[in-house]
Amino acid sequence: MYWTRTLIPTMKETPEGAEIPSHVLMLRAGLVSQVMAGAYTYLPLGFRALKKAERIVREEMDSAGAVELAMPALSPRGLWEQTGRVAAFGDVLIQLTLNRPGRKVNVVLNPTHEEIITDLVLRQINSYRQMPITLYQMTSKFRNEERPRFGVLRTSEFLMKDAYSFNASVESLGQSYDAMYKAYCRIFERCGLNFLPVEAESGPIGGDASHEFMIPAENGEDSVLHCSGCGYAANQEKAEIGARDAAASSVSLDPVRQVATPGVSTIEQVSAFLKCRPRDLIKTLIYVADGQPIAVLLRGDHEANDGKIRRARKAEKLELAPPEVIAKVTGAPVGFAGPVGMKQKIPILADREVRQMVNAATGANAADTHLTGVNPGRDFQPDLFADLRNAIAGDPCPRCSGKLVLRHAIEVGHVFKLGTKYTAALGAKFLDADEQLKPIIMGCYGIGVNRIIAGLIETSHDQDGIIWPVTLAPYEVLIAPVKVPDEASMKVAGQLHDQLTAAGIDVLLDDRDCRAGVKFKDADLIGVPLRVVVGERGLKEGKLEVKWRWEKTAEKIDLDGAAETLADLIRRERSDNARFRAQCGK
RNA sequence: CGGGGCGUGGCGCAGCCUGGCUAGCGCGUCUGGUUUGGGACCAGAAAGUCGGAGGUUCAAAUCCUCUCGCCCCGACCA
Repeated sequence: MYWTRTLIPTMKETPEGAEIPSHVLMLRAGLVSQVMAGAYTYLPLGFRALKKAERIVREEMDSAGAVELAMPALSPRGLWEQTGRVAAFGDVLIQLTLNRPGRKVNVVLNPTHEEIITDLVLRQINSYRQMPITLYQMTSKFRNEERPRFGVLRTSEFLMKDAYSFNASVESLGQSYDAMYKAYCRIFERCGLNFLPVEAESGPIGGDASHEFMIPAENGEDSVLHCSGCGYAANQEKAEIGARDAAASSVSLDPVRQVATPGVSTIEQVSAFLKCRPRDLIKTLIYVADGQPIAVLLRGDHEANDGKIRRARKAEKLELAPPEVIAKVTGAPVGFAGPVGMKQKIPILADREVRQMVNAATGANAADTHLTGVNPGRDFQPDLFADLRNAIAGDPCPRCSGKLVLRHAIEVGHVFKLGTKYTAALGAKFLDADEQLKPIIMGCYGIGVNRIIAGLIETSHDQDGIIWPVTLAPYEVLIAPVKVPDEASMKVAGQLHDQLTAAGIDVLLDDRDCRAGVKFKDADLIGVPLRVVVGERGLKEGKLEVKWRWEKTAEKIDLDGAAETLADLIRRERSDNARFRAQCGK
């Protein structure tokens, strides 16, 4: 491709509104153009990169035995009502009403395709002999994100590879799951991404039933906890916390005192008022678990983890109690609950760390009043001590003696053992070898293809621009003739372009008649991995100047056989990104 | 939904507080010339509903009201 024949609108200045590196660079390098909040046009360069990622995903899915199909963006709303997901998605689900002659049809723009594929499978699969099978597609998904942001990282429409496995047994599901997990690792490796698989909140199957594939990045929206000692990694929701030794306290216990705290109810207000740290307070949250109110105690600076509380209580449904329930249970308005002297006797669950608190402050179960000098064991006795909070940086690793480190990350993939949630709701059953009718067991596996691109840029760039690995680069080789009006240079550049193209290499020839500096700046900005300079100096000696984007200096290669030399370099790099990984610390 | 910021040729911005000639500047674009290995220089040119609507005023980019849109933080996130 010749530069002047395509559309590569590079920009010197950062467009207003773009803040994170991937967004800034995708705009400046002319990869995308914004249409509205959460919707982007992929310009030729961005489109090519996206296609490269798509191709890698497709190749690895195919070789893992998955079979590609394509489902529509529209589906009938009724399908989503059957699984209860119209309510579950809420405003995120984009609903449309179509006018047909004499009637209206309610449809949704699919945010994912579990319902649609299950509806297909219930009609097409009815025997254990047809399974296992994994079906996948790469199509646009639509979600009305409340707040699209960070360029293409969170948009209302995005390209997702979604795969669904259908299995006759839990063991078979495990095998399908493992195959996808391994395929995902290969995909992200081939993309040159520095990725981290982390344990995620698991569904009905339990165990290690869900993993997210994360790209550690400063600007990532997700938080993961990682132990460098043993490699344990989990997202913040899921992360377990290692048990801490109960350090014997030598502090003498104060008597309980009542303190008037008029209008002071939040942790910040109370700690400021009592001149103590938030961690010296016992936070008392009232939940309703399966219809029964319970109290949950946490150290003031910790955050409750609803999943952990639900599991500790073995509850199906858990939500924070409404104010009227709190008033009834504690005898005080919201903000003054405490474990001592509650009006009603309800189960008390305490985070393990509450056990070690000494002379803590809590609400007094009376308006505008707190207690100080409260000690667990002496003043109240929880029914259960358990890990009930979100892990934070510095918490003990649950697997070894190390400590957890908090890292921000971009989620690019998610594998999940769904079980029978959708097949049961939609009635997708099969006849097993024992002649029993059973619900099909399902797994789902997603990759955000746009996020592969944005995530790569977010973690692979320098001051001058993007640094692509050959495997994702929109063009693998950039030929830059220093002087376009010089016939000899252009002839060499043109021939090289044609030979490389014929050899199956993606080449871009910068035929703009501008100064070399402009070309070099743009070459760095768009990040093409291998740059070939055709200049009068080199041509005199029969040489071309070649430079990898991530190297500081250029090398010279012979003009004779240059196309073969370059094609060979690219082919080798395509197979393993070896040079890219060596230079970019991956 | 709460808080904050912004909207002026294709891009980045100044002007607004304190209303007043023909709305400026840099980049980019076009023409001509001189240049030519890390974002050249000279001369000239085209290109603007000052986001939109209403209002105040002799006069509005500027003041007031409403509205649309974009960005950031928070809440939310199958």
